[in-house]
Amino acid sequence: MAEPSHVPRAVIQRISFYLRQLEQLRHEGADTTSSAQLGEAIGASGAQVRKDLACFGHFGRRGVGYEVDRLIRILRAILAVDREWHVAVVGAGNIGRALSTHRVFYERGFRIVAVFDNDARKEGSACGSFKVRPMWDLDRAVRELGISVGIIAVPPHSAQQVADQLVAAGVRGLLNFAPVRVRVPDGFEVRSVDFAAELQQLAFHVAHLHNHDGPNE
Amino acid sequence: MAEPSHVPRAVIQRISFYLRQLEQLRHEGADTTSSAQLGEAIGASGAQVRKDLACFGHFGRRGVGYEVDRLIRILRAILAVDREWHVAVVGAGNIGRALSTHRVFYERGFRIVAVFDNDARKEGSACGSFKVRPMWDLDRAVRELGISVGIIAVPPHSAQQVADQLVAAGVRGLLNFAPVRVRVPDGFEVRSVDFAAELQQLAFHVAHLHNHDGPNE
DNA sequence: AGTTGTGAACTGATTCACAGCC
DNA sequence: GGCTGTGAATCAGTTCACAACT
Repeated sequence: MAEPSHVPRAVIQRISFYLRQLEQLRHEGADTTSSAQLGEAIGASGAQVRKDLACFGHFGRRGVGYEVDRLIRILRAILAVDREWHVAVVGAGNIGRALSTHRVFYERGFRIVAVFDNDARKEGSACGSFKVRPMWDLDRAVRELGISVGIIAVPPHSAQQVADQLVAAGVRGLLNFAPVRVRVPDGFEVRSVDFAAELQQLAFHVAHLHNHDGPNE
Repeated sequence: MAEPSHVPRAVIQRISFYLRQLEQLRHEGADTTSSAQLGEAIGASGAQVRKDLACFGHFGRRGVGYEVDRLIRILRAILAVDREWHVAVVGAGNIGRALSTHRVFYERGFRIVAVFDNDARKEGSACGSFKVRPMWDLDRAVRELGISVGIIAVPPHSAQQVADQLVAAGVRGLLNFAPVRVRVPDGFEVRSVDFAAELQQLAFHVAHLHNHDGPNE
């Protein structure tokens, strides 16, 4: 697999969408596809698709297009989702619980193998098919279960602390659902999902942009 | 309020983060702040902050900085979160339920006023403080409750259909949690949050990027 | 002295256009 | 004829550097 010397973030995001679309196409029985078709499905141009793929190699046949199965295998390898990732969820509140039982993760190769919470009342209670573990068990669990990704689903004021604990335990990638910026040392990676920020951005666009037919403004 | 003739999406995203940080600063008792401080907190440069704000007007005082309270009011007006938005959640599964009871929305001016599901078994059951409503009640509820934002928390295969129903009912902005691209007509707005895609992108970065101290690669 | 506001320079990403191959 | 792969051109977004102001 060609080394990703430097690949823009936006490319990786789209690669992930291409993969989703390819799986859909395979489900529909397609053997082959084109950059134009693939782009159309995710809202990008054919040229964009080809440029994105060109970051990693030459996967198509001129005049023909891309073989769906092969491209799926290739993109899975690029995204490193051709293996199982063991994931810990920290925070057994509403979001933590919802994520713990979320099928989509399982289908894409992410196995949630442990749920943690430092609220003693929740400890030992069921969360999906798991018993909630106390935070002091984190280090051992990460080691023994081979956890390399952590999901932060705790209130904002303890998110950074939880991130620090995960990093200390050796978890390399964090997905943060708390509405704060979480910092991690070099060699670790965080991505954040901020529901409220998404809604605020939506509010802006709805309020200001393209007032299609309303009589006002 | 200066009209946002054309404002990049990235600017809006950051404005939303600035607002969050300003509220934190106010909570800590700060009266005034600087572009450098604000930028540092969200991982951007001072120049970036000033350029972003300059899209909308002149809000600072040279040599002094920005008045926290005033800037909060201004940014709230820009993002259009200086009013109450009435929100419907469609899908009373794990995610729908978690979102319906999510405090952060309430704190930021988004009021979830109805939860829908077309599964008859769920109809009438409690979801937070709401009774789940059947989908055929959507039009009336949107009208009577003044709903202008919809959250799609249904399985991927019915997401587009739900989006169409929401649009038909007059809901202008959609926040989609299903892992598919949802299309809406001009004059409507969708944003998508895709957990699995986030994890895939995380996997890529963890697997390929900066291997900080491991002996391999 | 300190900090904003902003044109100019730069960097990076997207689109264009077409040669190369099937 | 059709579609990929890619250099060149365009476009957008970010950083720089400094004048303007308190």
